[in-house]
Amino acid sequence: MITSAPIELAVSTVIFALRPAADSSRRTVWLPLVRRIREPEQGKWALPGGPLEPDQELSESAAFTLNETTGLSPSYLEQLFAFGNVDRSPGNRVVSIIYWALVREEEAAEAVVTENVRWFPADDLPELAFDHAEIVSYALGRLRGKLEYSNLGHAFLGELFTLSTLREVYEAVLDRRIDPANFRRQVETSGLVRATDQVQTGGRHRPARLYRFATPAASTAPTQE
Amino acid sequence: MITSAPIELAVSTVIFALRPAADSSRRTVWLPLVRRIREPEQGKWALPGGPLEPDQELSESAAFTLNETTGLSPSYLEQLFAFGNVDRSPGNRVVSIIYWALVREEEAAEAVVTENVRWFPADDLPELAFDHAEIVSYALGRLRGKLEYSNLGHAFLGELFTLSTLREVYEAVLDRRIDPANFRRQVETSGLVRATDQVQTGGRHRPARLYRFATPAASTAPTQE
DNA sequence: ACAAAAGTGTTAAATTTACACCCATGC
DNA sequence: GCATGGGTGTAAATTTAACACTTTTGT
Repeated sequence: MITSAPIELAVSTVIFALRPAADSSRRTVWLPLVRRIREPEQGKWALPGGPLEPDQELSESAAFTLNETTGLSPSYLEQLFAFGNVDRSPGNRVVSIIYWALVREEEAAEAVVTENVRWFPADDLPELAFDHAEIVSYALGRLRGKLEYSNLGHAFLGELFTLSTLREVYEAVLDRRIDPANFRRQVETSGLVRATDQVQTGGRHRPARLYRFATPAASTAPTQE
Repeated sequence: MITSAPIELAVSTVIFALRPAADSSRRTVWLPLVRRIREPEQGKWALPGGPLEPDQELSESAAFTLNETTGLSPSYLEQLFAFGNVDRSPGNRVVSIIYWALVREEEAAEAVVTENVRWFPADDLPELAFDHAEIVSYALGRLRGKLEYSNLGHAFLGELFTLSTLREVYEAVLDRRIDPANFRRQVETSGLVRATDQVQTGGRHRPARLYRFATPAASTAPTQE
């Protein structure tokens, strides 16, 4: 048997943010991609990532690439899956450990758009390199699934938020309308959020009470599940 | 910066089977462990596994080790998580991709018990090497979680089975009693199983109708979720 | 006053849970 | 006959879902 090249180990990240849809109606799920500047698959769009350094934690590697790509820190970061099919990349054998992350939109992000980094709506992606389309699809499923039984919404929101805002997050991610009255009751019953004594004025309507999450944040590792 | 040893990539598997409890009352979850015969952690029990070969699929590697350890083929095999903390193994950096598997008990298995391979009840494990205790705990959680929304029970049963047998699988995995009448209705409503026109006689009671799963089996990859 | 979103109330439908009770077989 | 698990019936409790209605602000 011939000694072959060692297996390469890479870490890539699916980064989600909420942004106004193209028709600026309401917010939808977007993600940043980088254009490949070398073979294989040169010119195609791909998930941001890179090789794992020997002294770097897996999640560190994911967070590093994320910051490099978007200038942001993840407000949520979790491992998704290890993709390692022998034929997934022409040439060397590459095993990619994929993370998925959520970031708060705020403002800054816009600046980082360059020739080779661009944000796309999750439901309207270009052709992707390697098996990255499959990966994104899987990550979206995980995002939707996890939203329903965790305080994942936290990652898209600030410290304080109204129940309307929280509902908009759910509607964006799940891509369907939710009854405001029932949503309110479900969230209140769940114990995930706590009402504050503050309200948000400024709309041409009754001020909305502000809430905060009862628990600090969601996790990154299998430890707490 | 000094060039350091390449990161090692290993695949290990948490293998679950149902076996009669020590007091032979009813079935519970068991798993096989191998004793480490070299440093580090020599003498401790660990999950079966080994390094990934360059031309070997991840799931192949897992299935191979599984067969080597138990003489069985997995009836279910799915990737669990990639554990890769820098300090999880003294010495080299090792990233382990962990699979979890279910096997049907049947008979054969007994033979494979050797000095360095032994089955343990999942709720009464010895001290494990590395972070394997955490891994097993996570795998158990996944097994329980997944049982409720998939035809995972298939993996523990043969082609035909009675609803009582299926219920015993659920009771063993979830470790709680389930009302037979309600279980029957839930399973029938779910569409996961289909009644056959055969019954199983032999008990000192009314014969039980035999069922089969409506869908062939559960998956291995993220593709279908 | 009016529009609009915040927030409450009410009811029907669907699902879950508990448990009584009949059925068909082996002994 | 009788014990045993197979299988059906029934009703209360809980959860989900749909939607009418009241409240409070900005203009």
